[in-house]
Amino acid sequence: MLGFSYSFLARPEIGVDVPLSIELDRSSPVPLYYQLAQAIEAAIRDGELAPGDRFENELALASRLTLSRPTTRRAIQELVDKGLLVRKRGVGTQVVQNPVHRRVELTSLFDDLVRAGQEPTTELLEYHAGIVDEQIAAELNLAKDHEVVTIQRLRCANGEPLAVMTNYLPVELAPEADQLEANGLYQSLRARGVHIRLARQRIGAKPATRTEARLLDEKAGAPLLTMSRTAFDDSGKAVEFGDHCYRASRYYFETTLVDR
Amino acid sequence: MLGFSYSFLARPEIGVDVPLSIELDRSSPVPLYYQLAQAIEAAIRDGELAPGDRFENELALASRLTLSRPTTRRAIQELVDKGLLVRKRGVGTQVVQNPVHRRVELTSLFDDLVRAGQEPTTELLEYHAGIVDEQIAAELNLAKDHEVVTIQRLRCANGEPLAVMTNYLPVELAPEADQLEANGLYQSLRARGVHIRLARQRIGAKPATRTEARLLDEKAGAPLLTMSRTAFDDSGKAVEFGDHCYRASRYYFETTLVDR
DNA sequence: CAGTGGTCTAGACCACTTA
DNA sequence: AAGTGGTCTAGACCACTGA
Repeated sequence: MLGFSYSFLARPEIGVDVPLSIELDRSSPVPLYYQLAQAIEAAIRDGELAPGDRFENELALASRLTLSRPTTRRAIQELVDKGLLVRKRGVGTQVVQNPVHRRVELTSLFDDLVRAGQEPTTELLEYHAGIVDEQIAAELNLAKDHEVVTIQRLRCANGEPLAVMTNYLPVELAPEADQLEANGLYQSLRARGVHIRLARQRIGAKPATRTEARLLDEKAGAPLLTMSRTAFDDSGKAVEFGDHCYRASRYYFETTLVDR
Repeated sequence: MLGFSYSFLARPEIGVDVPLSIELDRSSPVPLYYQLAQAIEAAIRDGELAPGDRFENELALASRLTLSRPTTRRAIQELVDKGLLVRKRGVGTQVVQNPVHRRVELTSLFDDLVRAGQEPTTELLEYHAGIVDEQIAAELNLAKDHEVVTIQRLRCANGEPLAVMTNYLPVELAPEADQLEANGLYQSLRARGVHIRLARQRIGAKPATRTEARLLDEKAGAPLLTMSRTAFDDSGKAVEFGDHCYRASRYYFETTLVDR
């Protein structure tokens, strides 16, 4: 099924606002607000809209693209939430100064590395089912005698160790060891029809234990960045609890906060 | 100016959905979607809506409260973004399992401690203006010879050191030392008409230097949680860059991630 | 099939800023 | 006073889910 697209070209206007050339495909299943947000984001990242530039106001943009105001507004709001635009009532919308980094997202370290072009590998250190710590059962909202699979993996990139990851899953959801090694945890869960929609993370630091130090090629007591995460599926049920330790010298988290 | 309010009481219905009793004040300046979101959030936190409960669908809720669907929808969306509700198309809306912690927000450590009922104190260790590192000037989007105020403070709670905070501000925005000590950085900026709207944070870990160790009552090389942040005002201009070190034993960050 | 959320339109009125 | 974003309404059609 091929969509056809409307094209709106930049008009050679004289004015403060930069008119973007934006293409929308109205027959695409991709929502219009999303297409628009992507197009604006691309314009910012490509430098077509420079930091500090005033942005075309939403009514003008809407009428220029033959969109309704709410749809246009939603696209702009996406970028405000991402930290790319800033709005002030009665004034207008501007592009934020400074280059942007990516924000913390619901992805695995694996995805991050793939995106960065590195070649990540994973070694399965441990895989067993059994009764676990009461505190971990509580994180998963399980009875304390519910069987839980414990997985421990070592993530490396370019032959260098990056992180030790320990994950706990209710036995009925846990993927097989071989599938896990082939596809990673989140993809294995997706293949089982488990869609993770929400995660709560706690980020801290701690000294490496002797075991962690050995695995990560650090000295005992060296600083590690820790992240523990509880993930929930699309019915709000806790499906995974993870406890990850990253080498502080190789990893950090980025977040963008917006005051609303 | 006193508003009068409509009251919608729970009807003794037999059904899976729990009808909330929600009051909206239509003459209040507080937006209706926000009032509604607050009311639902309160119902969840008070246990009126239990984890896993099915939530009333948005059309029913809208007509019950005499609200339009978009307004109702926006309220629900706020809570989905906060990680309290989960929606699935064709199915419905449910309350997420597990108690919720707060998410990372645009607040200072000071605010956090006040909220937790602790009595925080701040000691100003350093305050001077001058030329700074080129990298820091770049974070603030300033020419490298622009004068910058460097502030270093030690934050304590209950007499115990918690964090060393180093902040850099363009000289024309920096508050006086005495105002800083009295009101904290962000409040001082607000008093000057600087409204921080956006922040980009990087969270990592590192070993304590000898100086940091002495200030924080830790050993040299002890793990510290680090956060560096660039803050932007409502015109998208960088107004502050901070480099903070927290004792790993006393502090962590929490985030909620939503997949959309 | 009925019920759910996801998207979209075409208006309206208001609050705030700047000049 | 003019221009901006913030809120709100009253519809519409669609896609997906489950019985």
